[in-house]
Amino acid sequence: MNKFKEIFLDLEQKILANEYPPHSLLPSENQLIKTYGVSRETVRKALNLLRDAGYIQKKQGKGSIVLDLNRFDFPISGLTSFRELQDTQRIPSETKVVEIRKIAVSPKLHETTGWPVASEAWKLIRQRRIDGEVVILDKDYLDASIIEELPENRAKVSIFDYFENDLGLEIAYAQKEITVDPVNKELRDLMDLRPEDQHVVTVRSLVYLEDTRCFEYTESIHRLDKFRFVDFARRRKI
Amino acid sequence: MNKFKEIFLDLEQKILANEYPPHSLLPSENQLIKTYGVSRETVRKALNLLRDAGYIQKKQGKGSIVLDLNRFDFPISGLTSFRELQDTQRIPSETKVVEIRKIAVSPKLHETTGWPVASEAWKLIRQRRIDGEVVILDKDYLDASIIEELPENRAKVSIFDYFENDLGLEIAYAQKEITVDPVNKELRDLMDLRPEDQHVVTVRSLVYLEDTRCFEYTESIHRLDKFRFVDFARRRKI
DNA sequence: TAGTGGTCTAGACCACGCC
DNA sequence: GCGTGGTCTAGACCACTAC
Repeated sequence: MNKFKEIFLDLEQKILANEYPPHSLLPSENQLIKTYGVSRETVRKALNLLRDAGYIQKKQGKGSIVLDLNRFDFPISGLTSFRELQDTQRIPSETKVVEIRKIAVSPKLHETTGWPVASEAWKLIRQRRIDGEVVILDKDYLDASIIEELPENRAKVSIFDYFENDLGLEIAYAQKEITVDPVNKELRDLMDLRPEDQHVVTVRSLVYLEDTRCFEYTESIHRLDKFRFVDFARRRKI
Repeated sequence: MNKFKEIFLDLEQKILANEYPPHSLLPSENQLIKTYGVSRETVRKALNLLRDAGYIQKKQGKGSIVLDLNRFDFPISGLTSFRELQDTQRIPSETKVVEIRKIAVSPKLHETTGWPVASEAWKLIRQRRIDGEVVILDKDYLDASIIEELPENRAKVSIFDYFENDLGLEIAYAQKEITVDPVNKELRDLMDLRPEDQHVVTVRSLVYLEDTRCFEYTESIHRLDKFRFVDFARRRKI
């Protein structure tokens, strides 16, 4: 474990434990240098991680102010997977694999992912049930030249877990798009929509590895009333 | 201007000009040190900015790979304001100020923003018209102890511009939430909704200054068919 | 083995806030 | 004036990639 990561985790845990409550100041960089016995740049790296994660706001001449953001809000999509969401929010839920098989890449899927037409891909469809109702439908397409095996029992839990821990893949970044789309017959069959539901929220994600290969395309389809996306964003100036 | 910002801007411009096309490598850190005559940490700061902005992916032992992301996609909400969106996407559009006045902070607004009940706030409602139709309605609430004057002709263009350039406020970060909400009579009156529209997309944002004061709460309400949110996200490991 | 990026150090000077 | 964070330097060692 790197030094700056250890310092980050230690400070994060202290913030979450209210040892450094909101609106208070963290110890100064000079104090942290002494506390952890490291150089200033190492302390600053840890503080920048805290800043990027939305824990603190740094102010020249003053110090690092602890922020007061709802840490119970979570993006329901994107790189934070359904399983993480469920673990953190303790929402009783259930996943059913509807379809899991290899397909040949269609021209349309090629358009989106860049994978060669007719090459192999996994198609995975899962129903996400909360309080007994299917309110999320996840459709995943995976590059079969990267993901050779896809055991159903792993798909039932979290495929990200499987990719990172079992296959050793390094997931690096993703592009996401959120739109509202009309309901079609397939969705009515696979989801517990109410008669008045004419639309669903669709979160489309392209997920990339460290070597910039795109290995996954996902459509996560949410019932309108169950959709919520929250985000923390910093002003990018320059 | 800081050295690392200059290097960032120079490399960004070269990437956008296709001097470093997608999938190619940037010059190595050692080469950039010589090119710009700076130390390695300064080069690395510039490269990290490019990474965070989604321009490159760095790989140990290999180099900085230029990514190929659609730079024409924009978050339609949040810290990127409507005016920036419009400038960049060249969508012919028009803004009409419906309401601009000072109000007393209600208990409900206090709940959201933390501003003292009965203190003064600006209420600003604007219609955003695209292709002749009001498809976005922006409701802004501003702390009047921070924003003392709010000229209507500035509100018509971009209030962020006014805050940053005229008032010298430093906008630091924001919390955003996206949900889908039922339509009510007020929205039917103020927006060009179609008869079948039963819902709208609401983007709620709390915007904060460098000193962690919350100075703005915004509800940006979008017609379903005109809403699109895109994002670039890095996997946060640790 | 040579070259790449990742981490870490010890020091310098500057800009800002607060008293 | 003192302490704070912001920028920058010169150098070290390590881990990874490619050949």
